[in-house]
Amino acid sequence: MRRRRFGNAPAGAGVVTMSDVASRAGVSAQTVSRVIGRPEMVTEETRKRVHDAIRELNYIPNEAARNLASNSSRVVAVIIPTLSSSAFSAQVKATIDTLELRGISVVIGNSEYSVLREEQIIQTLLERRPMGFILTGLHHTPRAKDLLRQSGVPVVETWDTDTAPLDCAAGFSNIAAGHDVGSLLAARGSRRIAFVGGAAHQDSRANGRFIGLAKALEEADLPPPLRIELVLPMSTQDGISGLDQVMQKAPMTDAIFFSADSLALAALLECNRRGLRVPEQLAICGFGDFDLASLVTPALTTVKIQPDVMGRTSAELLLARLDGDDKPASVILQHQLIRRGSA
Amino acid sequence: MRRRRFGNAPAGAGVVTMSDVASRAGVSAQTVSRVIGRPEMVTEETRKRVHDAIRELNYIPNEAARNLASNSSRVVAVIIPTLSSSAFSAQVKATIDTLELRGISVVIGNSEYSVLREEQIIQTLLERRPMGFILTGLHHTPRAKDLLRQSGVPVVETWDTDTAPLDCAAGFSNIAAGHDVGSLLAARGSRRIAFVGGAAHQDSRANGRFIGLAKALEEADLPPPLRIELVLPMSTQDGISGLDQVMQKAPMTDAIFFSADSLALAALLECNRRGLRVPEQLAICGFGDFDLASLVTPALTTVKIQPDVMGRTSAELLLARLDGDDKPASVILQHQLIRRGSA
DNA sequence: TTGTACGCGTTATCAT
DNA sequence: ATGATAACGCGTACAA
Repeated sequence: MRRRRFGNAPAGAGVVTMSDVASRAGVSAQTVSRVIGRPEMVTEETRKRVHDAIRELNYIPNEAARNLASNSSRVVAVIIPTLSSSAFSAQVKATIDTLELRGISVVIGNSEYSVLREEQIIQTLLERRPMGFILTGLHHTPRAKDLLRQSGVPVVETWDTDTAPLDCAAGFSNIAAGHDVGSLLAARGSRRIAFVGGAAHQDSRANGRFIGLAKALEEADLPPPLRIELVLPMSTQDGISGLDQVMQKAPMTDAIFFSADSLALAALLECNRRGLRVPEQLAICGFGDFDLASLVTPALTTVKIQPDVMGRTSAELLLARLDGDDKPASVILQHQLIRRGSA
Repeated sequence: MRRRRFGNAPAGAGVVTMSDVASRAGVSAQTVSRVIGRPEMVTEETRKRVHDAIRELNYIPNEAARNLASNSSRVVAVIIPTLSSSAFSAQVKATIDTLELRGISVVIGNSEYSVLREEQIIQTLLERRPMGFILTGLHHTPRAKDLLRQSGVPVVETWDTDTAPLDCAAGFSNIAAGHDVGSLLAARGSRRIAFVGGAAHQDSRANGRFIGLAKALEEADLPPPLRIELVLPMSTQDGISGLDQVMQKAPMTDAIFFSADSLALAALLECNRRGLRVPEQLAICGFGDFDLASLVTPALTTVKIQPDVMGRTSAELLLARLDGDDKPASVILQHQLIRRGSA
């Protein structure tokens, strides 16, 4: 009863197996496997015969069988808060591009800024026995950490290096970045400063930036920043809502640090529209250095963080671990304060 | 020799198998399988015992074994030109969210706007025996089409409905959208119109928009549009370069249709900076209705296309096919011309 | 360099 | 409602 067909697999898929190729080429299945996996172990002559058979039969290896037999999956799991943010999508793209060179594919999970959803996604993705996880941030549920530890999968955390990673991290210091912004605002003469960003319990990275900002203001003997917390996920329009909330609660505010350029750009454009002069009446600083940041008028002062480098580096760190490096050093990427016209 | 460990799988991963759970619960492996896959076939009593055993042993099913035995993968392959475009990432996010509800994960491929790379990615991803493919556009290499046909995998194509789909499509008419823009520009009195967008051989969707534009201008007895083709992938800054090229080749141009809002926004902001009055001296129309389109001054006239709906719909179409609908009807999503201040 | 034997962990089938 | 048995397609280990 060969050629049994179960499941919802399309007819015709996977019909041709390795042993079909083997018979056709007049070799054993094992030789076919070698031609595919370690061609150098096979004579050029037989290699050619096998390749011909593969082509003639349109053979396509079955990754599931490969995974089961080799106990290794060629899949890496990446969990980010959301794909609808240019920073995260740039990061993921770089990760995909880096891992693709090694024949590894990426499965993405969106946590929607919830550590509980993250935990659930980890559990589900663990069924695919991924070679590793790339997570966002350093904060996870205890159960999520347990799951990861027990499974023994390498983990790389991104976007934050302000506390200890589970395993290793490729990120930057949000506190230092926020501190830089605070120092700049203080130095330029702003005195009543506000912070607009994602809620602390949802976005610990934004929280880090706030902490850094607050510290810098304290060091400059300025009053602590007003903080407006936005519920995630947030839209660009929320930048305007943040601006309004600030102006309502503290009309004397003379500078706002937004935790993302999308918000800052929306607010800046709205100020232009309302005739509120930036930076004279209100200084604005963003975070992320989005494409349009340098093009608006006044150009947006912001912090550049290179999410693509983070995506590539996190993938490389994972590959290093898979290649035997038991404890690769975390990589702290440098952020860069880019001063333009808005602050 | 049980507990053999091969491959690069982390120690401890997958150590607990279904039969371990079975012994612990005092049932057969098959019953454990049923508890996981079709709980309703099992007594509440045994179900509880099995669940307890699962929890006590921290059992995590092995998806590869499941795939091999059931001949079905719970994976859908999505190929897009690039993830670094808010439209594509919004689409992919919606696809992931939709399929996740059915326990299906998504593997992403970036074609970098090359049908050859797309072909190569299709071949690689086919090894995972995906339940279906979601592709961008209707143009693929002959070999890519062969691979898909032979594998028998359902295919949904997105972003274009102007020619016949391989299987079914969830998209919109680029020609109609371009035509709407052309009609608007003609009606508002623009006479020397240019088009700036991705090169035709790389981006057949942008090409469709150009064709529609040209047709509308012809119908309005206007001269054919100047066309500036940008090499993909393009950055936001290329909007400025497109603007410059237009002004150099045809200084009398009084309207530009950009194939993406990112380009249009960059150009519009640059016009503001240069003191070129929009729309009086130069009308600008974008495509995509990005977040900031309504916030710039003047607000950007553009075409709205709802990539998230396309992502969800394409996933639903695929699910319909998997649920037995042999030939689900393609879905033509309506684009919407949004007239604002810039044209 | 190539072939043989076996096991990977699960689901499908069929029997009870 | 539950169990026994046989695949699923491939890689590993070892023999030739």
